[in-house]
Amino acid sequence: MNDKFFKLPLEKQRRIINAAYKVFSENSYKKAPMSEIADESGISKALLFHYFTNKKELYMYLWMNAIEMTRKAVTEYKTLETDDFFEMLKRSLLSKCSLMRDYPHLYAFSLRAYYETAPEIHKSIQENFNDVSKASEMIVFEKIEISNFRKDIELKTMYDEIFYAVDGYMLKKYRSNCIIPDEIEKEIIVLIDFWKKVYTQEV
Amino acid sequence: MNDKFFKLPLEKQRRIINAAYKVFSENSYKKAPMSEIADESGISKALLFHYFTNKKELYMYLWMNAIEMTRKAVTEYKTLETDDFFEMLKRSLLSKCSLMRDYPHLYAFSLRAYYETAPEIHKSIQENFNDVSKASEMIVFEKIEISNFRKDIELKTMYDEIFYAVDGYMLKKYRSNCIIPDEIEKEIIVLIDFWKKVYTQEV
DNA sequence: TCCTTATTGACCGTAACGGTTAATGCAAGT
DNA sequence: ACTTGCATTAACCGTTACGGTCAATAAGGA
Repeated sequence: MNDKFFKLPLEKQRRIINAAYKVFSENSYKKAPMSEIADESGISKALLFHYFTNKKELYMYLWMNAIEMTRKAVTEYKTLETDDFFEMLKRSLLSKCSLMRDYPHLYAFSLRAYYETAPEIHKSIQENFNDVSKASEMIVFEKIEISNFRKDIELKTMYDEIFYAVDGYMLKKYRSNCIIPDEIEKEIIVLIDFWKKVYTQEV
Repeated sequence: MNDKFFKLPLEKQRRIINAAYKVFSENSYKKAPMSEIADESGISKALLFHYFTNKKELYMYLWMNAIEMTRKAVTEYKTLETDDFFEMLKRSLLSKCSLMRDYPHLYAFSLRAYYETAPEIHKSIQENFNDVSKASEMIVFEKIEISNFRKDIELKTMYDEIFYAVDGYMLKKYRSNCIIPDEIEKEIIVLIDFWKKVYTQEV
């Protein structure tokens, strides 16, 4: 990894990183070509290899960057500083929307990276991830105030269901190539309001 | 397309088709290699090309087969012969589970094929699909009895949300390489019961 | 002008691709 | 045992794509 990369204008850094996120989110590690990343970011392949010594290094940088940016966004939105489940959910998802404005394909990349099977990558990733994800689920269930929920539903099922839906929703957006943060933000809010009504309001 | 393919033992046909569904569901059309399909199904690449004259033909056969099999399964489960939304949903999803027993990756293939961008493929697919999908959504909303639902929720949002969740659920199963029809069937039923309770029962 | 740095076109060796073909194996019929 | 006919494949072909390198060029500042 060449330090000169960080001395580039920020916008150019973003262009390169986003091209990489895009290509790696659309293909498996093995079938994601460096040349495609270079083309997509408007620089030559040689220059890309000038900044990142090889493919794996670029990939691992993206992975670390994704974790770090996500963590930062979650913190900025004070995601964990509430005991209202739906408020927390909203902050969590809106923080990801804000991230999406700078890095449209980071979310899709993260979703895919965790299941990457290429042996060179696999190990380094999974270790790193289990910490983050498992921990966050536990924190949620420790912190939230559950007395507001309908008494007749299984909270774990609700939790799973909501995250299935979020992933399914994002999947559709990515597949149809429709990453418009403003629109997604609105639709996400509609969904959250819907969930809140359904899961708390006792008609 | 060589007629001899259909004279093969059914199990061998399935092995080939499933290998193809798998490889095409994991990669974009362009990056899905025929050699990988051959290896996965335990036959030589030459033989694969003996049955299917070229890659596109194989892909289009898979697509047509997916549509036909899905239609058949939906019919067998009498999916549309009820006006209860959740019963219809259950039949629809269980029919897909049964399909999954014979063709584990057909679902993932269909999900991806619709958004395939390779120009040779794109056109032939989309035409064919709009009929099926749009029509089915309309049929559902015409047929179902809506008086049982909670009055305070937006049915379209509910409908979308459910299908996001199903896709997200299946995505996770595929990504983690966990296609176990029995298990999926059970979990799907849990989800449907959950939805039914939440969306109809006025606590 | 010169020097330094940013950037690239062209290149390398290798591997993978879609698709073909000539040669095998192999079973049934004589 | 020999032949016929089909199922199956190893080996091959021409082309493209890949990760990665390097010498050459462009750009910018002193």
